[in-house]
Amino acid sequence: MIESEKNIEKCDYLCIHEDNINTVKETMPNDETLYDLAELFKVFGDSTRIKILYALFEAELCVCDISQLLNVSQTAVSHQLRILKTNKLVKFRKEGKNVYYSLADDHVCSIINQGLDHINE
Amino acid sequence: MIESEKNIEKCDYLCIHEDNINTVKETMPNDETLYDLAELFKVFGDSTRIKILYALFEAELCVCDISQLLNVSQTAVSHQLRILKTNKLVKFRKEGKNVYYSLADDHVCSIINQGLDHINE
DNA sequence: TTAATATATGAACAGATATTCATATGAAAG
DNA sequence: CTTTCATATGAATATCTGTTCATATATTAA
Repeated sequence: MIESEKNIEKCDYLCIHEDNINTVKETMPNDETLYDLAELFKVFGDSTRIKILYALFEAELCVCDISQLLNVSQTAVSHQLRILKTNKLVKFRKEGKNVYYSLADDHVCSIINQGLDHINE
Repeated sequence: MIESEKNIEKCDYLCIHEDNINTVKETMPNDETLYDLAELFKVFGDSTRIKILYALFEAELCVCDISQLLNVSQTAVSHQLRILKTNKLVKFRKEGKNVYYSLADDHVCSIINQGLDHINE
């Protein structure tokens, strides 16, 4: 028996609260859902992306607008927009040479606003 | 003049939508707030931490409980709890050798539930 | 006091990630 | 059709992050 197993076994007998654990196990979403959830929040967890999303609260913007507004290179903005697109947080429409991005739906606003509430307390 | 500056200047004259940019600039929170916001979401953006938080939806749990429940080493759980503590997402109380953790406030639930809503659409 | 146990913490390492650079694509203008 | 411009993308790099390992701390029991 390796050391780590020994520790877990000790713990089993002495400090585990079985009732609590079983209750929680029953109500927790499955691993995949929680993984996806973490992936979603990871997308919000970068200041460039948050700035892009917040910028799109007010208006539809093209890549160049965003780049200048945030003072971030066009390339970096494009890369981040791709991530936002992949995660269905923004949508876009093409018009000539420009591509206009906007928020995909209201969830984006509400998630960000919830976060702001937490910060401003 | 270096290449990148030339590009920005071209862009200034040709594709920037001044009105949109000004509107957005007025309503955007300051950089520090947006940075903090990203930091907050970064904390939610890890599956181990999300699992810990979700586990605490149902019940107060000690480190050992969490470790067994999630099948993650005690050390890893401790490290992640520290991050959650630092960001005021969990609180704790000591009782003998055990330390019991629970959610710091309702924001945590609502942020996570908002995220779940987005995923399940 | 000493041993056992629950939790915490620092250092190290491996894997992930954001930006930059160079370049490609695609649309409009000349 | 060639040039210009807006955007996209792949590769490279530097930084960040999560886990593990070893060990420290603190509490209880013997």
